[in-house]
Amino acid sequence: MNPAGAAGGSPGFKDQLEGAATGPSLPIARVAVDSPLPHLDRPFDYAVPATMDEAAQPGTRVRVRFAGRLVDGWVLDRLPASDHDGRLSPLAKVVSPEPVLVPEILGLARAVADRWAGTLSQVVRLAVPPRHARVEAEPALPTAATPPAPAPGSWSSYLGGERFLSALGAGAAPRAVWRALPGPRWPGEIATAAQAALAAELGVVVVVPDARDLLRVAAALEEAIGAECFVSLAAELGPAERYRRWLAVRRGAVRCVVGTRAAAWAPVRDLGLVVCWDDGDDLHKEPRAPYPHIRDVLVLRAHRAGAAALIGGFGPSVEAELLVARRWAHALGADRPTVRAAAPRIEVAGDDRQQERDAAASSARLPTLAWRAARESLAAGRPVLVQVPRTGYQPAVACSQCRTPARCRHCAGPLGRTGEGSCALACRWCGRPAADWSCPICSHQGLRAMTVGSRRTAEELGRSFAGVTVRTSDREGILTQVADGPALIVATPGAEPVADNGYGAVLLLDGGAMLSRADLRAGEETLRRWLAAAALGRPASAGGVVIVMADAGLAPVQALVRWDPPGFARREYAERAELGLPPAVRMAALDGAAPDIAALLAAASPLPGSAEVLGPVPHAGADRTLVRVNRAEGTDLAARLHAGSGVLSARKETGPVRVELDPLSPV
DNA sequence: TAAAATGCATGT
DNA sequence: CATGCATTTTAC
Repeated sequence: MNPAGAAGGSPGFKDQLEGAATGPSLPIARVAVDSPLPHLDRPFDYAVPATMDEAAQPGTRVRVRFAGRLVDGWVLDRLPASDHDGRLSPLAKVVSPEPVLVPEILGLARAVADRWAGTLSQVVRLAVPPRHARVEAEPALPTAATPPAPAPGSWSSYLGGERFLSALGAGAAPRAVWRALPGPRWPGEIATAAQAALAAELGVVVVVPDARDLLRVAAALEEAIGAECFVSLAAELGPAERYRRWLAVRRGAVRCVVGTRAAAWAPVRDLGLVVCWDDGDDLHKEPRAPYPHIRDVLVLRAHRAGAAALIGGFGPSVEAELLVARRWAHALGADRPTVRAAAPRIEVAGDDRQQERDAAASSARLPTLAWRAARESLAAGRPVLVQVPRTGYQPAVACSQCRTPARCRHCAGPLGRTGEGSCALACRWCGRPAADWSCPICSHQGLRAMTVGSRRTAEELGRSFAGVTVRTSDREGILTQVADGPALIVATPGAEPVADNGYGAVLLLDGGAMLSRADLRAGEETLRRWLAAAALGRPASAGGVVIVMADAGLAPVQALVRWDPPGFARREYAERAELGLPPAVRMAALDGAAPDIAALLAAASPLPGSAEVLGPVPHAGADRTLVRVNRAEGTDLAARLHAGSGVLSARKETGPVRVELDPLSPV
């Protein structure tokens, strides 16, 4: 049925002799086998039969006989000789001569595997899409033309913005943590930066968190450089179209890619610029092992390739701020008057704690300030955006007087009430009981579990504006854009539609619920969501106003009011450094059965000198242990854990332990 | 999942 | 202490 396959499957000794006689200069193929077992995460050498000499180039997919069965693999390299002293098996088959694992991506994949304690094959699966044979046989797409250098446009509003663009255009590699001005200009600004790199004959990779942002950037790119000069890579394209576009990039027909997570790995030629938009969005965290964060992948890629980097958002994530602090990148933003002119006016309502705590009460009695702002906007014919937290936040425990989140005295992990109905207060990281807690800020001893937000709250709110159109945008039904005109748009974070002429008012409801999540990143994440919603409001000069319902004394509220996200990120970083929390330290989360975790730690020892083992504590139906090391020893920790899981998987005695470095929320 | 390595009972 | 057979380990 498949004569080629049959011949390739059993080439026999004669073929090998012939191969040696006709003299391929590199008769050995170094192969990575596609196996998730950590102890097989190393190259294996195979003899290249003469018939495959031409096709089995580095980067191609192959099939090899491995431990008796046929498995998939990748040719990493061709060598004149092997250092393996046993007998070599021949390659069974070259699946396709297309060299899909290009050297730059192979090196990046290895580096990512090493940093996140994963295997090469796990990372290659993230990086290289599945083959589609029919698409591969299609004629090549036409090569896109090089666009002319762009005009700076709104980049002139940023201090050093034109300098950044001209450096890109000169083929240099500037690296910036970019604070975008509020408003809808950022997709165009990304397109301009991409155009500058393309004009210098360099490749560009742009990664955005979701499909809606992808549409916005794609529209801006189409306007700037034309549809034929870039491809967009999205999950919902389907395997054939996805592989078609990816191949056009691999073959050099197109040198600019925009997409969600997977686009970070696109094999563009002569990479000159990587862009990560809104790197604080947790959609950038890869959900498949070894769970790398796309911001970090892009940073690593830019660093290795000597490419420029643009890490942007309305505010820097704490991790991005660290890139500035460590001088890897410089801060790129506008001066204060420019920022203030572009942002709406921000006001705080809901300082009344009793009212704010009770979600039902706050919906029934919207603070007068918020109610009036909405009324005025509607009267002026402008839509109003109402942001409400999603339901289902983990209740955290905080001081009932000043609402400082309760933290463990020993490891600074968050406190919680573990077990069903149990009142035992304990640390969610190290498990130590914390019965005698008192607030470090106000010395108060009372604790309360914070309430959760509710979408119903916002729907009730709509009723108090009789006669006004109320539309909702959330996960179930997402709106992309709304026309100008009086309407109430109730949206959950991340689902806010853009208004054609900006919102007259933006109401940020129930900040307390978002801020009191049992999550290290609650403050940072709340500010990020507020900024994203507030950036959709009209500038203050055009009457735009934002009303935030939260305690005015809280740091994220202050940062929003002053529109100073970098200040918040710096302060947040300093605080985490003090407490020994990421990203000031590096952490690994080990999930599984407690004895298996203990076995892994034993097999991984000696751990780096600074390692601290916290736990195990119950977590999501299993046990979780955290390992914390200083940043310098992060790679070492990953290597030890990888080696340890290799030992265990070879022994086959223990159950699986999930290893995740830099977990988003270590709780 | 095929071959090699190891374990182990058995008969001398 | 060879030998044959079963089980475990390795993996090119």
